[in-house]
Parts: sequence; C-alpha cells; structure tokens
Amino acid sequence: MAKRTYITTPIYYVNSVPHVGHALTMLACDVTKRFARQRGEEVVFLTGTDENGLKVLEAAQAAGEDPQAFVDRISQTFRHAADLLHIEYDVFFRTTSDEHRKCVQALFARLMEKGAIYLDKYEGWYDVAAETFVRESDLVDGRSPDGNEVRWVSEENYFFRLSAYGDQLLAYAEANPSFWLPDGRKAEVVSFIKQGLRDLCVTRSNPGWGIPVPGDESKVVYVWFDALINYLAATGWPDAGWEDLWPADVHWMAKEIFTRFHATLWPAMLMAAELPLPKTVIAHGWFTFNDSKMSKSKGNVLAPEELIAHFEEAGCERELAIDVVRFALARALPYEGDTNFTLPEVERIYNADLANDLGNALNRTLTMAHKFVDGAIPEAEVEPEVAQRIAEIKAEVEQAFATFRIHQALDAALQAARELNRYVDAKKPWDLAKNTDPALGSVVRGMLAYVRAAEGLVRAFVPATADRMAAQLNLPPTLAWAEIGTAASLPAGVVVGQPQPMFPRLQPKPAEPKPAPEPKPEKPKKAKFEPPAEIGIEDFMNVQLKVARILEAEPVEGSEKLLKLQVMIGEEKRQILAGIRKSYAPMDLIGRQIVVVANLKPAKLMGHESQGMILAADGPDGRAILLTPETEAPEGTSVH
RNA sequence: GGCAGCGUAGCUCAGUUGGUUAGAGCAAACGGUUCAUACCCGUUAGGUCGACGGUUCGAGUCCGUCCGCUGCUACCA
Repeated sequence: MAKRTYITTPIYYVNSVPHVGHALTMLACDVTKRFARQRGEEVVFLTGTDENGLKVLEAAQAAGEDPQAFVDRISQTFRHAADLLHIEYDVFFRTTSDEHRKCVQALFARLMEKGAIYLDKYEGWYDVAAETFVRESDLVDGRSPDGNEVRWVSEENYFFRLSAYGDQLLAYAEANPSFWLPDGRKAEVVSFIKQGLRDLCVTRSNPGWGIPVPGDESKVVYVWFDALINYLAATGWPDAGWEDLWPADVHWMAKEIFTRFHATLWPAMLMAAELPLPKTVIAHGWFTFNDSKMSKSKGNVLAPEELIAHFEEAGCERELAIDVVRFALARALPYEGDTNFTLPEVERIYNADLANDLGNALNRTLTMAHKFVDGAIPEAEVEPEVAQRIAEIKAEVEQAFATFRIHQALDAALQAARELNRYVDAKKPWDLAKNTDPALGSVVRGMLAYVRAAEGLVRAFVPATADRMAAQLNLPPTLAWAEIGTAASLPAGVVVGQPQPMFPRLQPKPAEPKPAPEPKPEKPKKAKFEPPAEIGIEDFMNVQLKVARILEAEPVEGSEKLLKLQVMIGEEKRQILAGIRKSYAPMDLIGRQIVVVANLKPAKLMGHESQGMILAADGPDGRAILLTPETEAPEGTSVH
C-alpha cells in the first residue's frame, strides 16, 4: 500500500475540558487535511485523548468516579468539540486502549534493548501537580517554580538517554529545513538544545493507573513519554502495516508543548528506536483576549458553541454559522506570535470577508447571470487576464500552504472574490447588456470563473460554504485542486441557481459608550532594581562587611562562571560561591584576603550552598576585580 | 543577567538579497456606480518605519548603543 499522508493534533489531556485553543489546533489540522486531500493525497488525520496521568486518576477520585468511566466521559467531550466544528478526524485515539498499551510497552522494551533507557536511582523533589522532578535550586520557598507542592522522593527509576541526541537533532533539522516550523520556534529549539539536554526520568511508581513498564510492574511509564507514542501506536506499530502511515507528515500543536516535547523528546525517542522522524513538527501561537476579556456578561463570549449560536442568531444557517467560526479561527490563526481574538474582531472578519466579499460576490454574479444571459453559463472563453489572475491566486494559496501558513492561504483564497469585484467594476456588464455588446458572454463567464475558483479555493476552510456555493452554481463540488481554474470546471449551458444569501450582514451596533478601560491586571513584574538616590547610615549599617581569607577555591562542575570558595571570617569558616571564574584562576585566589558580605541570606547555586557574597568591582568586558585590603587586616574585621 | 524575536497608518499586520514616491485590509472623508447583502469601485487623508549614532551614492532593511514589549533561559554581582 502506498504511503498515506498522516497528520496529527496532540492528544488532549482529560483533566480539563475543551476550549477555543483546542479548536484552533484541530482546525489547523483539519484545514491541512482537507487541502492535502484536494491535492489528491490519501490522508489520515489523528486526534484523541491522553488519559494515563496520575492527575487523571486524582481528578477521577475527586469526582468520585471510576477512572475508566471518568476518562470515557471526558474523552467524549473532546470528541464532541471536534464534531461541533466539523473537524474531520479519521482516528480518535485513546491512550487507555489496548493498542496503545501494547505499542508503548513494545517501544519501551526496544529502547531498553538498545540501551537508550537505563535504570538509575532518583533522589530529589517531585512536583506532584505537574508530575515533574524539580531541582533543589529551583525551589521557591519550598515549592516548585509553579507554586505547587513538592515532596521528597527517593526511588529507582528508568531514564531516557535524551542527552545523547542533541547533536543529531540539530544536524537533522539543519538538513531538513521544514522539520521545525515556524522559524521563530525553530530558533527556540536550537537554543534549548544547545544549552544541553539532560536525561529524562520516564517512569513513576505505579499508582494503579497508567501503563506498566514491561517486566517491572512497580512502575508506570511517565505520562508524557506514553502520550507521545500515540502517534506511532495509531499506525499499528510494531505490527505489520505501520509503514503505510509512518512517518507522520505533520504534527500540529500549540506552542507550549513544542520545544521540550514534540520538537525534542519525541524525535529523540524515534532516533533511539531507529524509526523515521516526522516530516514537520509545527506549533501555532495562542489567542489572547487582552482587549476585552472573554466573559458572558460582556456579551463577548468566544467559546466555539457560543460563537456559532451568535451567528445563527444573526441569520446564518447552523452549518454556515459553524463555517463562520472555522473561518474566523483560520483567519486569525497565530503563526509566529499570538493574536488577539475578540468578538468585535470576529464580527469584523464576518462582515468584511464573508458577507461583503465572498457572499456578495456569489450573489451579484448569479443575479447578473440570470439578468443578462438567462442564467446559462456562456460558451465564450474567459479573457486571458482572468485565467491568469485565477492561476496566480491559486499559486499563492499553494505557496502559503507549503509552510502551513493557514491564515495567509485563506487570505489569498479570498482574493478571488476581491478580484471579481474589481473585474465587474471595470467591465460594467450592465452597460454591455444595454448595448448588446458581444463581449457580455465572456465577461459573465469570467465572473462565474472567479466564483467557481473561490468555491474550490475556500473549500478546505469552509466546506459547507463551498458546498452551498457549488449548489447555487448548480455544479458539483470542486473536490480536486487540479480542477480549480479550468474551463472544464465551468461547463457551458448549465443554468445556475437563484442566489440565496448565506451570510447576512451584521448591522453595526448603535455606538456603545466606550467601555471603561479595564484596569490592567497587575503584572507581578519585577521592578528593575534602582537604588534610591540617598540612603541613611542605618541602611548601610544593615550590611555586615568583613575581611576574610580564601582558603580553598575550586571550579563548580558544569558552571562557566562559578568558583566555590572556602573562606575564613575570623573563627568562622564559610562556603561562598562567586561568579569570577572568567577573571581569576583558583590557584591565584588561595591565601588572598577579600571583603565579603557576611549577613547575606544563604542561597543555593548549581546545587551548592553559598553563605555570603564577595565584593568585586565590575571591570571592563564584564571582568570582575576583587577588592582586597591594602594591607593585611585581621580576619573578621568589620568594614565600614 | 544571557539568548532570540518584535516595535511600520487610528486598529490588525505585509515589507525578499539595501535601490525611485514605504504598502494591504479594517475604520474615516469625499467621489463614482447600480448587477448585488447600505454592497462594490476609486480618490484622499493619515507614518520623523521605537530613539540616537554609524556604514553607504542610497537604510524600514546592514552595524552599534539605548528604550519598550514578548518568549525562552540562567550560575551571587
């Protein structure tokens, strides 16, 4: 069997409910699929739910439900969220399936065989809520950086040798420019990898939920490690036939799970297993609502079902209201950055693009066809300029799709409607009709050609709309991309249908009093440190400066800047870390007298405790210049 | 603190390797048109292209410094 095109969304973690962000990724994937299919590819589109985490078990227990019943229920809500927007997935995959369990265990065993997974002892802090390990130095007031509770664990676990794949990943990406997209994200991954990858603990002790490690029932596979494997599991691997689908052509996702997991961990796992890598891993940005926060009371709800209802109320058929939401999502889809997604913005897109451009273009074209040529598609040929413009627009759409710029592809597709308007204005068919000008047939055909092209070009984004357009033209849907712009797609003599407006224009609202600008949520922004112009002597006296002598100095392993110093302050011995490695060799420091801040709160750096701070001047080029008493002073002497 | 990105019209954003007069959509004003969903077409207005300096015959574009925003990341001066 020939290789099929395989595209995926992430599988969604079932401890939350679907929202517009999920809709965005699913739509990106859906449009990608429909376009590929139009181009003649056989496509399989995978989505699903991630159901194995410890948090899932806890959420089920909190809800007083059996875990399996719980995940069955939540998984359904994601399926419905996809169905709601006519997301045409082929496989809705669940990580509690036997198929998945089998594949995860097989891959795990294979990675062990190849030495990419090894057993080691982990001792340290564990963030229960995030299901991740936390370094001592990252703790903030005894909590994880995210503010979650941590607990000390000491257990044997399996580790994936992620550290071994950094260079290979970089080399692969270098050779395959569309492996990581978009470019901005690629740069992020490169810098993430260049700073060094660490091996990843990929098991947890078995809580009675999850996929047991083959040969060691006391452990389950870490939820992220398990989840990523779904892409492979859905192909049937390791059973025969998986090559029909694997490698994936596109993994779509939102940006937050791109760098660490999909762009790095997953391809490294595949390399370790000696399996082919996906062609493209691509992340989109987020929607923000900072202009007017989403809330029901403000009437600017942006949940997909609410938006659909909003446009149904405005007079759209339900199928078309769904397309309105698809259209708005695609039009605003954040490629490199994040974009604002607000109701006024969606309404603007609706009126300008759907009502005024696309809907009206079809409407006026059909009306004129009936008025001027009895509704029959004329035999005359379209003018070469028209055919030329359509070909150009089509090429623009293709070009945007080549790098998955969904929003640009849609904008390009709309050019067909915009071009039609200019064409009509230039040709003035009503004048031609009045004068019985023989050019009339060609002009009407040109208009129909634009509308017919638009129908094919927007089909991947708004399939129901495209169907309505085809139906009103009384022509079959343009299922094949190659047909777009051809003479054959517009058979002469067919009598087109009567226009039926699809997207009634929204009436501009009576000018609302400007909503008071919302008080900006206070950012926990760290104020830049600016010393006050003057301080009192009492402030200065709070700082205890003392003369000390360096007894030992050694570099901190793994650090570029830090030296670990043992110093004597009077009778007291202290360990102090100092970022002066670039300026001083350890040997040159031993025996020297320096000045230290003796009452600084201790801190952990790179896992070592620092009980104070040494004084040094900021020299040129960022070099440090140590302060030393001019003559030897008794150690422990106060400095004022 | 480091690295990366961004800063262009009232708003959302394009601007290839430096090259005439910096563009599009929306909003605005004016004009035109009548096939159409008060639509469409055109014109106009609106920009020290974040600031300053530099390279160049020529800079939105390249270099430096600074300011502001965003992301990633971090190691006590």
